Amino acid sequence: MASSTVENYLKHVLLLSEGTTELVSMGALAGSLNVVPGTVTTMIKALAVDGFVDHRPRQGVRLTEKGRRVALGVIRRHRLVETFLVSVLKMDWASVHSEAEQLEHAISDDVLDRLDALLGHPTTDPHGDPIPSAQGKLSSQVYPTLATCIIGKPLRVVRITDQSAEFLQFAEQNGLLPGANVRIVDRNLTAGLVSLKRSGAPATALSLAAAGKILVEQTR
Amino acid sequence: MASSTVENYLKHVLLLSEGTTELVSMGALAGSLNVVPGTVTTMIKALAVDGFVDHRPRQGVRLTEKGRRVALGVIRRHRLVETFLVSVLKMDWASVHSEAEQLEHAISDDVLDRLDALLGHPTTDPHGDPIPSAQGKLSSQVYPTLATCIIGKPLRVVRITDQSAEFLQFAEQNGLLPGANVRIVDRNLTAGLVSLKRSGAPATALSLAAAGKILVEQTR
DNA sequence: CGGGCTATTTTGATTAGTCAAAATAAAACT
DNA sequence: AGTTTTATTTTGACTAATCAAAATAGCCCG
Repeated sequence: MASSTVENYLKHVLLLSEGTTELVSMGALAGSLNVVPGTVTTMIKALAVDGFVDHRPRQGVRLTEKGRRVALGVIRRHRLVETFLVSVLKMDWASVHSEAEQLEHAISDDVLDRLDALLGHPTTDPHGDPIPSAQGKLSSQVYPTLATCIIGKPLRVVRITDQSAEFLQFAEQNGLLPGANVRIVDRNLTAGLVSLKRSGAPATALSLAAAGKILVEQTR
Repeated sequence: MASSTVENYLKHVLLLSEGTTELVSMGALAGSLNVVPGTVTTMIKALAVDGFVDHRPRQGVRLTEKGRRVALGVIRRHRLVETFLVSVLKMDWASVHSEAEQLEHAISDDVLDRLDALLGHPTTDPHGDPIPSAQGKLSSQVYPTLATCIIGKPLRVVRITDQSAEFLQFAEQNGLLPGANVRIVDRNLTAGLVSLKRSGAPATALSLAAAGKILVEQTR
């Protein structure tokens, strides 16, 4: 059995490598695991020996098939737990991330399958993040963000890619939950601002950095 | 924060001291924690330094108020989780104990309170074990067992005091879930047998050892 | 009372995970 | 090319939890 420390390392390697083919750097891992770089190097070398990752010294690391399987399992548990906490226990969507960090390591396959069924086999969690299937398939659809897509067209929020409670609360306050319909009114690169309009609400502005964390799709 | 190891030690001290005023021996703890006695001595000394237990060298250990609070919290989490797994996820009551062993260390107070509310503030878990209240009150009603109580009177099963999956399955097969109505037909001390009758079922027999693990109350 | 059995405690080692700080390699700039 | 900066790796040390095995203390019993 992979310890929860091992599970966490693998999960973070996967999350940090999402969207790129680049190797994940020790520094990035150290940052997201809240651990000093030396610790990461040591740990990654051990994970490489166990066949979970492929380590290129001084360059970075990537998951092996074996490591990816474990990581997807952790992420599946995490996101299903989040969904459960929001849908069944009616918890605040901004706070469920940290709860799930603990529970993702304590849930058996049996319990997980039942949760999955209870929730109706959801494909995304409350933040719009895709839930890997039991077979380890992860939908990797690429969406544009509010920072990159066309002005004027009607859009729908599909995913928020920042799990911090502060950002999620900010998104909620601005009505930017997954499913919300919005339209970009204007984007000013120089000022670093994006202006939005959603139906039945005054226009709001947010920074490009924030806009880049909100994935959307065109409706119609 | 108490580590899950610490939580486990305290939980086992409490469970082993239930019903007696005796100190809990290192050997008993070692047995129920699946650890060698030397490890227990070392750990208990550390717990004593932190004020969780009161250690009388060569005699045994008991919980302090502080340790008791922690232990009751763990047991509350354990039993509420078991109840959830059976009532909501429809899991087999014989298998939920081991699931809960993991989850009891990973659940926050917030999640626990919501679970408690969702389940309607139950006072016992599926095995009839009392659930400590959020304030740390544990009903300690003393029930007779099938091995000790009077022959002939109508009885109701209230609790099974053996968490092993085998015993629970055995109890289930014989219709001895909490709530079941039974009557003792005969008890033969020499043969070590107790004969039972429950309404609408043939009489069955079980050993005195088994009967002693089934707590009952008189109906009417 | 003294010897022996048993439970407990001590001692010395081990493993997983971590940090601080020194050493090294690679990249980036003059 | 040579020097500086930055990231990574190494080294040595620490903590929590554990075990095996030796030492010790109690207790029981003749």
